[in-house]
Amino acid sequence: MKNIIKQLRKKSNMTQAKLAELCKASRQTINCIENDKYDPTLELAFKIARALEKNIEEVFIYE
Amino acid sequence: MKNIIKQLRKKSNMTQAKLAELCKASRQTINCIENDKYDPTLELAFKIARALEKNIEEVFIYE
DNA sequence: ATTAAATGTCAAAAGTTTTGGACAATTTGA
DNA sequence: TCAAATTGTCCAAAACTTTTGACATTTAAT
Repeated sequence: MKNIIKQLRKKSNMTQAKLAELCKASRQTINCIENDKYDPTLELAFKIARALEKNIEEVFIYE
Repeated sequence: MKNIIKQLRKKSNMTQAKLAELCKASRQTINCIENDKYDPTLELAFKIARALEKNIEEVFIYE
């Protein structure tokens, strides 16, 4: 699973900490997901997508 | 988190077992997700959506 | 009414994600 | 160049998802 969180986040001038705050997740979690350490739960994927004003499939790429 | 797996699955004339097989998941997992016992991981959500020929956001409704 | 298929459910174990705290490394900009 | 901000990383514990196997209940069809 790939994602373009980092790109979208920078486009929005947002730090990992800020994105984490918006998602009510920890900064470490955002960092791990951004760096493909593991995949988020569906709920967190929704929160991230919403914070970045995108659909899930615009943020996360499966296959 | 809501989902319309059951409706889509029936529309496709698919049993839980068949959907599970397509997703390479267990029947119980599909059953639990259908009945809102817990939310899937993002990866499984993708597999379910693909098996039902939908986007994730057409299958799962967040808020 | 009987059967088979499909669905619902339980419990225990294994696997995965998320967290907090802490600190190192890198980037940014004054 | 220095300090501050940001990012990367480690650990261990908590929380959550998934699996297997088993059995009960419901549904559908004959």
